[in-house]
Amino acid sequence: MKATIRDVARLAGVSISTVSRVMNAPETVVASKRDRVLEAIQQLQYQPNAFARGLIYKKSFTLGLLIPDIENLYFAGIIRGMQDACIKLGYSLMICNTDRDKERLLSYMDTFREKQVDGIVFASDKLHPEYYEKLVGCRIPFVLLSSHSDEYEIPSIEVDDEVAAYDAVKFLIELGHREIGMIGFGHSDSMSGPPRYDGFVRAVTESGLGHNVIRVKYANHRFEDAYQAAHELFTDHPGLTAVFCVADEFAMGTISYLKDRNVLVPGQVSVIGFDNLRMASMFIPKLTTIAQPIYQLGYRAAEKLHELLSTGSVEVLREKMQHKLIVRESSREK
Amino acid sequence: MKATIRDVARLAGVSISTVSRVMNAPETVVASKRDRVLEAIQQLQYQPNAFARGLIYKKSFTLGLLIPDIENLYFAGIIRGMQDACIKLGYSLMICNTDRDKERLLSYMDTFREKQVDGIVFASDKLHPEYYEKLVGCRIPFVLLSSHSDEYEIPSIEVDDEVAAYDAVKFLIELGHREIGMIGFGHSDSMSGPPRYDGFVRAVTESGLGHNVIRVKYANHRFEDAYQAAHELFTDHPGLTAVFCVADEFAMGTISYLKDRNVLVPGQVSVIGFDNLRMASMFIPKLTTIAQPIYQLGYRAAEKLHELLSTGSVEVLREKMQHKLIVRESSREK
DNA sequence: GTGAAAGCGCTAACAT
DNA sequence: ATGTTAGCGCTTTCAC
Repeated sequence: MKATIRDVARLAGVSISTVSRVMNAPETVVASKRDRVLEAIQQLQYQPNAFARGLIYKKSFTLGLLIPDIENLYFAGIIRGMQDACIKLGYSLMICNTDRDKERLLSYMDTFREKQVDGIVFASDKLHPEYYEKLVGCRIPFVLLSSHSDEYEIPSIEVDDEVAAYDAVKFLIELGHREIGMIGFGHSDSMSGPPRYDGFVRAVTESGLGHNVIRVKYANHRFEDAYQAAHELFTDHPGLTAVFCVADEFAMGTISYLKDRNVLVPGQVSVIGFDNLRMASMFIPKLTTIAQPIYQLGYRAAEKLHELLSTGSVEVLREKMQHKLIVRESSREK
Repeated sequence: MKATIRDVARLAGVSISTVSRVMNAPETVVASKRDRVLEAIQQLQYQPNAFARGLIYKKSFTLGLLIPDIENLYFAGIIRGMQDACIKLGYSLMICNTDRDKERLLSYMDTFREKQVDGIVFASDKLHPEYYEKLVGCRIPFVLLSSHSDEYEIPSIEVDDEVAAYDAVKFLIELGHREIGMIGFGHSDSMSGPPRYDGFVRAVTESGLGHNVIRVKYANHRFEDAYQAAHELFTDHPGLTAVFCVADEFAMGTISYLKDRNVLVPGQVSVIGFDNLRMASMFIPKLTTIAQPIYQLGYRAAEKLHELLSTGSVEVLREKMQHKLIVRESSREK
């Protein structure tokens, strides 16, 4: 059996409260006993039982993370950031990948409740009222990551999607492109879909290129879909010289399609992505893209959640982080 | 406060033991009371406290997963498989990304112990004696994934790296290539490094192409390293017409390097990868590769761990899964 | 079939 | 400064 506090107490010849004290308030116990206890702990390889502690503290020192797609590099970066913050703040992390499945998401929330996670980071997905109800029903504090809520007062952290998209398209325009398409997220399930589209529209109309507003196709998060969307886009609008993709995956899918059609990127068509995934600089051609501070987003989300948990509220409710244009090889002057 | 079993009992007008019974052995309580209890549970949104349960069962119904690099798509696939198996088997999953940091790995093991995970899947890293000692010291059962141990009797599951590498190189040879290089994993920290090198050597010598045996450079898991390794490889051996990369990331890094040098793939040089990551079919050119059953590997690992946990042993200790050659665009006849 | 009570490992309030 | 004890929420004997 694993050693318990009682075993340690016995071996050190003290009471269990003394053992407990050396763990939680070492300065309140005399050095001689403290050392004996420490010695016993060492010897027995004793580690307190998180169940027993949790029962008392009513805290698990564990944070939950809900992501829609673990195979998307974007979330890998989020995880790394959040994990580092968790280590710093003394939390464990429970990562749940919903695969964009509603039932699974709901069931993970149950798990979180049962395991008594202290708080949840809800990433990227749209916070449907049903999710919201459940979350508040569970009374687990949560923050939104790469998402936000207009209806409810929920702490969130993300990039300014509208401005970021605007910057991307503006860049294309400044390169001299006038026939610009876009491959976006469908608006129904995505929080960043609409603002990125808005940014596209603003940039394009502002420059008198409003005819591009309808040159938009939607894809479903993965490059295979983007490949298909690119096919539709170029079938409907063969004259495009540039396309704004709302995700690097989409950019890769689009370029892949173009390549299969023997269209040169950036020779004939410029493509700009979004995210700046690790793969963006490995792809051929290397992707011009709008970088999100992915790692920092994850890190900040954990910090923000911690703030919410420890103070009961949050200094800035809807927080934005900076994006940045990164010019590589997939774009060129018209 | 969250509802407890006592609240449910009170509302249903029964004792707490009855409530407990409807949850764990419903057939032992009469229908009328059972319904009242169920009703109360519903109404209070009651969910048992995992801490209290854990204290009694001495089980957390949670599995731990240790991976070296969450930003490697390989592990994303592993996670998906393992997660699905966990759902089927009734476990939660605690994923810890070590970033190949020894201290971090050790500290995660402590966390696992404290949180009383029932078992651990240790993925891909070499099981150093120090890790082994710690794991057995913690008395937490574990299985090795994409790894194995020769010294210890530890359940493991992986692909046959030697044969897989052999098949890859053999394919290159059958394509007519005679000047073949390799970009491998350094042998010190990797379990699959040596056998994949052995497979390369066997294929090459068997066909009288033993002079290639020294045409090998090593890289450190990421494509940036492979890019550099490719540079060294082609600097030392400019006549190469094919290269075997022990990871798709390496293949991408190699192709990226070649592209920067205006060397055509597969026109001038054929490249074969290993893993068949999701990105392999998105890259340009699409990667010819040795596919690992990544998802199934993760799934099987969880099943195997479950087997170990529930029966105390495992039917086949060192298990192998099938790999498969997938021919796409990065290879061509010489 | 059902309830009372002990106890899982720990912390904290209370005694000493 | 240290020990004794109640109790966190649950399961599981043991009576009835």
